Amino acid sequence: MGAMSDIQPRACPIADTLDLVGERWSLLVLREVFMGVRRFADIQANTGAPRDVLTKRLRSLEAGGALERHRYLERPPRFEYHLTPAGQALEPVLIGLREWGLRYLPDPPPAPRFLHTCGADVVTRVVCDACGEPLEGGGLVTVREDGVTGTPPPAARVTAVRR
Amino acid sequence: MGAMSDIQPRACPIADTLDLVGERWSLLVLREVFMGVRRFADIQANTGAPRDVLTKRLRSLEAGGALERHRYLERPPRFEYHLTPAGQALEPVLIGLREWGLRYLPDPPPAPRFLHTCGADVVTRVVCDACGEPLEGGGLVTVREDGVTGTPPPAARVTAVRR
DNA sequence: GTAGTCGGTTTGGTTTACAAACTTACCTCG
DNA sequence: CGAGGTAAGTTTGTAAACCAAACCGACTAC
Repeated sequence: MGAMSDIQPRACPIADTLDLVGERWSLLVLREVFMGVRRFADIQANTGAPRDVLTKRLRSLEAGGALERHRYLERPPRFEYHLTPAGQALEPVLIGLREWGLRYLPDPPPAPRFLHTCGADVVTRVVCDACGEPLEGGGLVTVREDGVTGTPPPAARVTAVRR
Repeated sequence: MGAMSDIQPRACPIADTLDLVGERWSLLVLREVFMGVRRFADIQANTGAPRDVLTKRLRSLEAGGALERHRYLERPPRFEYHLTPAGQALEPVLIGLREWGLRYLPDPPPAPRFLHTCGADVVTRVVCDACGEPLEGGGLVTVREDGVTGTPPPAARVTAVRR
């Protein structure tokens, strides 16, 4: 069992999204633009990315539709980077990473805040799309395209190689 | 100002979290474990990660507290990987990436589903922690530690070549 | 005219990724 | 018994990516 037809990596939007934003520095570049930093030199300084790599990331984020490159000065050519609506839609990912770090890193660094206009921090919630109920640890089941469920008890497979 | 104390990259839990889960394959490994795939060979097949890299990623995810390595057979030694509570807490990140892909990729692939026990898909929502109001596009302000706000109008800076 | 800014590109060395083959230790089948 | 398979890696050699630093062109400020 197992090697029936599973020779290819799984087709999945998580993987495809990571092709766009999963390379090193990409999400940190987006973090900066979210925070209002829009120029090459500032993004470079705040992320620490090497300049040539930063150039590549900015180009691929632009090509992927997350950023737009705007010329703010004709001669010499100077540019600013802005979020597209698609880029803004990556906010939950950034917030999720931020929250995880604050909660689970051994020594969380000072955190830039993402605030609602009312003054409080924004947070991610994973909720059921239908009933709106939040998931906290339990209540989650993953399903692959083939219909096999994921999260339930590990008992069945544990003894699959004898005992 | 500017070059006063801004020589270092920004201290930020997003960056620190990405040190743990931001390398190539790491989040796909977690995706698999979320979906109930727990063994080396299966994770390798479903992600497509090279075997040696997968070994390194599993070790660093374990060291980072997201996974636990569990021996299910003494001789020969065989292992399964399980999510820790910290690992489970990365769920919003995965869901966020999945949703973004489904919505913004030109040709979204068939998506493994993450279901609530009631049968509906789970989704991420970024909400205000205080008033619970969801953010949709607007209503967001980012604040850096130094108090400078991020998202407001880009008008002021556009012609600013000073400094 | 000297220095500095900005948004890169170029250069050369180091690190990492990658595919494929190999290893160890079992188990199953005929 | 011996051949083949499985599982979780490790080893090997090569290709790609990353990185720091230097360089560049077109300006501006002094």
